[in-house]
Amino acid sequence: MKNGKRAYHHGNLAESLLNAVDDIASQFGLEAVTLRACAKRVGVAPSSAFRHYADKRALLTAFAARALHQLSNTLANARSQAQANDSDAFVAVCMAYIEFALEKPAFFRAMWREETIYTNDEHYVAAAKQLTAHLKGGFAGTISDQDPSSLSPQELLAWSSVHGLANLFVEGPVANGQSLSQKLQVANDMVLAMRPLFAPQHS
Amino acid sequence: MKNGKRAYHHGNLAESLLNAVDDIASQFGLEAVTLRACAKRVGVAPSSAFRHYADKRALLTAFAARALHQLSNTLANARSQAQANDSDAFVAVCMAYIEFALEKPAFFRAMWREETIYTNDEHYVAAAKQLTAHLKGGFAGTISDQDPSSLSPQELLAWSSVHGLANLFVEGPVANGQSLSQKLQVANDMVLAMRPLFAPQHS
DNA sequence: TACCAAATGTGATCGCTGTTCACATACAAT
DNA sequence: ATTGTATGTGAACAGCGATCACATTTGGTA
Repeated sequence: MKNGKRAYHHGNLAESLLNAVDDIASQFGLEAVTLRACAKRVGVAPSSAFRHYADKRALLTAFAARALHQLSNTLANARSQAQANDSDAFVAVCMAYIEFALEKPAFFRAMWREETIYTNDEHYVAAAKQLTAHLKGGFAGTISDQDPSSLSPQELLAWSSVHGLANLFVEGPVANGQSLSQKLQVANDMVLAMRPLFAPQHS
Repeated sequence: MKNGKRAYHHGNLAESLLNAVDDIASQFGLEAVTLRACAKRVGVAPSSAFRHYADKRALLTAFAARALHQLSNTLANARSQAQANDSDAFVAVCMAYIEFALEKPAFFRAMWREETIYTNDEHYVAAAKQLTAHLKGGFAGTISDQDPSSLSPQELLAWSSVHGLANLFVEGPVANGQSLSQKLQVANDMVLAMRPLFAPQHS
């Protein structure tokens, strides 16, 4: 793309803008994500963004959907790897959820911002459904599950607790000055504390 | 204040601005909270706000601290009332946490916004410490606790799960279209699911 | 090949935002 | 009464999201 760079038409602006959001959010935080900054980073005029997204919120919605997919994939990989290793897949999925939030806090924040996202956007809804389906199915299939079409209280407890701890880490006062490995230790202890509530995986 | 309204000096602008944040956030959401809107609501020039708060973030920080105190008080009341009624205080405190988030979503959001708050502000830190201390002490003293100076894995599990469910309700896709009472039922089921993990209250 | 319609990018401009600063006014202590 | 300090004002600034008429490129069709 360096030599073949077109003077006028970018070619793939919609996705490039998403990448710009990604970069800026990772480096400077979500509040630093500005339409103008994204456009500048891509090398395009600010107004160009509106050819591909109705407004800033639509761009952030697309970014959130992308982040949700990443999280879904992360969880799926964690399960596969744990099952291949014969280790506790439930714990692995829980930890993967929390690790994702710690490693990509801006993504994690962006995913769950009702007020800066069009929560009815079809792609966003689809991404949220994909994640929910993962968790409905016995926490990614790591625990026994009678009804994969609904969230059982246990499944919801598992989701809520990892989601809540992730939030407390990222936004809140828990383990604030501590290192990543300390936080992971804290998380592991919490997950093990609830482990007895869940039947072993049915594989 | 109508007749005695002073032409120039407001008298208690700092707190009035906090009330304005409160009103606007409750009515129109946190994103609608604007310095200019707050000033207009109080009947004062926009620049006046800067005599009392260094910047917008400082104002939001003060508001967050206030909201944290409200939550602490809500939890304390729930415990007292449950203990007076001889009902399960642990469950009552858990439910009070979630109810607070459902009834005042803008407050709940404002409390935990690392990026729009000065998390090192002394009042904010004090408020967060107060809440944490509540929960460290055996979840407001509703469950047995060996070491009130640290969060045990169980205590953290309880906090994380109610915090996480509150977030999933307020920001996320869980029980989205459902009524308040349905959500409370879902919450209650989740809390009961983890109840067996906790020793009875020591009173 | 020549042409034209649709898609994509631009620059100027708008209203709103947070913030600053010189200035105006009120209060409190002497 | 005077004076110093606290508090409120109005005009200004740059940066933001957004709009719109216009410029350029692309891709299909004749």
